[in-house]
Amino acid sequence: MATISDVARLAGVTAATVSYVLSEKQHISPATRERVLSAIEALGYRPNALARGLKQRKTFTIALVLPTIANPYYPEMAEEIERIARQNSYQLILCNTHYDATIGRQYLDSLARRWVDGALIMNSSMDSAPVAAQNTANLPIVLCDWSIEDDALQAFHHVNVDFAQGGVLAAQHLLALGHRRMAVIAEEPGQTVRVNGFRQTLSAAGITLPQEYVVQGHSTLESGYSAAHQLLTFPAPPTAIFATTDWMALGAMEAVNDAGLRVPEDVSIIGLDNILISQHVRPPLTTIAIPKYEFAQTATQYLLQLIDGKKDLPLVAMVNPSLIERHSTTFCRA
Amino acid sequence: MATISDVARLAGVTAATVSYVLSEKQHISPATRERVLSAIEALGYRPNALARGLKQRKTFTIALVLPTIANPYYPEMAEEIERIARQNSYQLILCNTHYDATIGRQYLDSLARRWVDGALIMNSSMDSAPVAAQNTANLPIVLCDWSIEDDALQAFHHVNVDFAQGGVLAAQHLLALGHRRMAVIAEEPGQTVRVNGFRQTLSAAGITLPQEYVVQGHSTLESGYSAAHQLLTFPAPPTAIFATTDWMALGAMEAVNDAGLRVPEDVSIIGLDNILISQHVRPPLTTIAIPKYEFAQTATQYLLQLIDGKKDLPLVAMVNPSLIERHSTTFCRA
DNA sequence: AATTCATGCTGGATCGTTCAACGATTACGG
DNA sequence: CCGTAATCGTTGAACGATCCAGCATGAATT
Repeated sequence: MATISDVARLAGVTAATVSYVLSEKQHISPATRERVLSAIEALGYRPNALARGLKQRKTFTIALVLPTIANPYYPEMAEEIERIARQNSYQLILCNTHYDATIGRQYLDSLARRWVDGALIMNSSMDSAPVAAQNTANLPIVLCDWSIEDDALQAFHHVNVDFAQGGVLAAQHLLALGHRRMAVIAEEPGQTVRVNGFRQTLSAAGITLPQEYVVQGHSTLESGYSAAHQLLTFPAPPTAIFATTDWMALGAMEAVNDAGLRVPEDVSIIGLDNILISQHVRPPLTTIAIPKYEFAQTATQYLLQLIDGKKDLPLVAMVNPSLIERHSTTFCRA
Repeated sequence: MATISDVARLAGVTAATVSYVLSEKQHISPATRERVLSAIEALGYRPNALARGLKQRKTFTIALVLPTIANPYYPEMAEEIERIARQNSYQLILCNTHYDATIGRQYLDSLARRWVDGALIMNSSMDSAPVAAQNTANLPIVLCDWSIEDDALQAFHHVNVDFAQGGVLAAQHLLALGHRRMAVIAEEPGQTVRVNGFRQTLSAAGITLPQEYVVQGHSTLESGYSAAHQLLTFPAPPTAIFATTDWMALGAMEAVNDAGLRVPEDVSIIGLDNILISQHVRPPLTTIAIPKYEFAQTATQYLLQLIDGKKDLPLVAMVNPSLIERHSTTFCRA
């Protein structure tokens, strides 16, 4: 691979001149410019991003840290993030932590060594300590959906979905359908905010959500299945279930079917996410949609602005979920 | 961020010594070593990967080029690739080309500038010209599932799923169930190999596959839907449909349902991929499974070996699909 | 003719690291 | 007592770019 000096030699100028031709930071006479450009062409010269990065202290690389891209909640967002990054000539490093804090820590370390320009860190991909440590290293970081209450994280920029509102919408929908005995499948503490929004709306309507009707899931379809399975064994099983992720809701639907019951006639199910597949299952899943593109855009733009040194950004940006009525919920018949 | 010279100064040695302590390429006395290590500790020194990469001509970065991570076929593979990369201390750059050859070209260019150590390029993420051009640039590349017959690509390493065999397995399964009037939904030319395996197996059984029963899809669920919809309007609709991707098969199932028919009683449907969701839809999808983990492992190991300069690797590695019987196919009742 | 000024390019330091070559010191055997 | 070798660390030149400061050159001004 040709270097800048090769080009300079061929064009009969110095490396500095070539650099200026390329960056247009200094005026170069048309004649010289022409010679340089044709030398570049002749040698097939491509500037070395490493050398450039070393000198400019900027790599045009950002990292996306998430628990696992195999969870269908992330790919669409990842794609959008990558698209925006690319349009701003950044490249994306994908980091799956597999919910393992150690891997998360290692990744943040490698990223710092690589001088990535910034990082987008998704909820539950890692714990807060290593993130907080980066604060001093002044690596621009945008935290996505971090509901963790940690003072060390106060200084960071957050982009959140208004999950409390998501819980509210789910509750309002089920209440409007006449449900009174409802259950929740959630992964706590990460999704406690969603549960709270749900619970408070029920309370306001004079309905309490007993603790045993809130069962723990683990972000997998299988965990949604077993949670629902468990709920159905109750003496008074719920007439409606709010699963805090679509993926778990899908598992719940499967459990209801396997129990010989029907969705939505016997049990209404509402999810939260609106992943691609949800509209294609039978029955199509009613869900609270996260505006994924808007979210990805907001987060990425935020990060890019931080990288560009913009200082007066509000610390927290919020994006609003919305109800999507499909066919997995219906009037309470109990 | 502290540099190696800061460490050297604090430890009272030169930068080279620090480098040797870290790389262990030269013997350093325990005493000095100790001083250096504690200086590193004290300053929180982390070697700069850019500077190191520049000097060593090695970045410990590989690229994964695919059409779009939003297609559920890829995330699981991407995760596995990333896992293996990480275990070998490589990082992964994610490149979505959105089926756009121009973006593919641009990506390959940026990757070359960045001195990535190698690239994994998925089928249909780009055309062959820019790849061929990299041949001279001797960037290690592994082509995954490139069925394109292009002499310029002969010199590259390929890792393929034996898709012809996938077509054979699908055909054998449907034949064994007694189906005679079958249809195919495929995205050609990318998936012609699958169709050929299917067709030849039918031929061997004395059954021809009329050209109008092979309808074009486009890797989206929606395209599977409309293809199946079209097939059902035929005077003699097929009793079984082979969709060359699960994603399209799912769309086909939806179309059959919307037409007031039942899967599998009225129409059997078999897919190819075995994406995560397939076992969770109603009915669970019978499919030809691609051994994704094995595939990802093979491809990644291949690439890492190429990067390490291994020369005697076979040019083509093949991975075998297998039939997974679930409930979207059954005996022909026509 | 002397001075100023803009233009256009060069020299060389710099970014943070690696590594071949070298020099200083000590140890040991004959 | 000296030659040889081993040990330990240093020097300085890369790697491939960027960019500040400065030097010619020639035109314009005084």
